Amino acid sequence: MPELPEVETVRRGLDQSVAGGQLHRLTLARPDLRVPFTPGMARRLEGKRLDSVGRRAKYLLLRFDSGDTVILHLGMSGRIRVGKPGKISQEKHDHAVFSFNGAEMRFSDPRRFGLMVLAKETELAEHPLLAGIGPEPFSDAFSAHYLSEALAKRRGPVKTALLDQKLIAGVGNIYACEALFRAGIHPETPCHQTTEKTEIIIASIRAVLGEAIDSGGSSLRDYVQANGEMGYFQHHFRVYGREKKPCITCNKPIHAQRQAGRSTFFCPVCQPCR
DNA sequence: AACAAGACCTGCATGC
DNA sequence: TGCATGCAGGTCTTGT
Repeated sequence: MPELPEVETVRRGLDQSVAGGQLHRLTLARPDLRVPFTPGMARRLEGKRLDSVGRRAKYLLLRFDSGDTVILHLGMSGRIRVGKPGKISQEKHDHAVFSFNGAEMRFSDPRRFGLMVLAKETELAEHPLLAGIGPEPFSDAFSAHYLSEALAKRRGPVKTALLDQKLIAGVGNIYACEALFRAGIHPETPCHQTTEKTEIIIASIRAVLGEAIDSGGSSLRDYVQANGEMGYFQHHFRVYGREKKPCITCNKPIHAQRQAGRSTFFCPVCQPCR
């Protein structure tokens, strides 16, 4: 479900609504997410203040004043809702309820691809979930030089590479398709043939992610912002989910195909091979 | 090392 | 109406 823009939107919502508050209770409805989160871990956090909410790739980082950090991933179907205690509807797949004074935050995830784990702030950088992740797309480290070197080593299709979190953090299926459309690059182009185009690839990724964040993310099935509002970037998709619909640039039909088990959408005219 | 495919789950839309 | 099928924002593991 959520890619970088959705996670970042949720992060901003949480940083405004619950950060700074003291966690007085953490209730676990069912611990069997991808990784178990134990009652002992919950007790360790109770009474602590949530200092800030950060993000790395698609992971939310809930930093507590005790030096503990909850690493939270929304998986495909995860949602976080915040509201006044008792005012948020309970849902079947609510896995964790964070109770603050005056605010309650519920983490639900029907498919349970998401996770919550506890880590020491000082060990975050080396944490197995985070250690191998590539540069954030808006960081200086995500440079034309870096990307050229990385793409030159690969033979596989460029679209699949953009989904690799080791190469770049936070891009998922929707925004990989959208970025390549903006760059005018066919998704099957072998990586090593795109090394001259890294400037436009980077600019396209930043543009689409930035616009999506400004729109509060994309709401398809599950995703809503922490305050319950919908994102609306889905109305700005140029290729994703638009199979057989006219390309907004050339009017020819958008194609769909599978790449590495994921749906890819592109315009064969505006995104020629190479 | 890079890559593809399968596995992990539930819910929903579609078609018979 | 019911049932089977396929698909969905992700990532981890396995095998080539």
